[in-house]
Amino acid sequence: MAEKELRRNMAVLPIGTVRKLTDLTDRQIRYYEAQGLITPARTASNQRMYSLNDIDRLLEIKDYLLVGDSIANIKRIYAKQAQHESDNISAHQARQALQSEFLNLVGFKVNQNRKGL
DNA sequence: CTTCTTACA
DNA sequence: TGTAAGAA
Repeated sequence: MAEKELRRNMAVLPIGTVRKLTDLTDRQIRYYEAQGLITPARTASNQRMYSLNDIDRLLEIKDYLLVGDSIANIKRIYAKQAQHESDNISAHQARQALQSEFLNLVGFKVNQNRKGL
């Protein structure tokens, strides 16, 4: 389930492809980046490389703009979204820590004493 | 040929 | 946002 996200985040598309896929101009795509709405990767030759998630975000941005939302507003939306993301990660880490403690308490040895299985 | 940056009659 | 110029 995490491998799929990893692939979605792989930057493999040049701006030309993104332009065709989103119907946005290069100018707009670069402008939104300048505004911090997207952060495409860069190749060794400084070429921007976009991921499938970048495409989705650009399409989303286009919709927000169409409905009349401002760049500043969209920026805040993604800022809070990132906040919730990190909150979820913390919750996940907390759960793992608790499970780890639990296993030790009960006496299980993960990755140890596997011969009996 | 495609993309990058910078600048503006 | 568009577009031109020069470099990469």
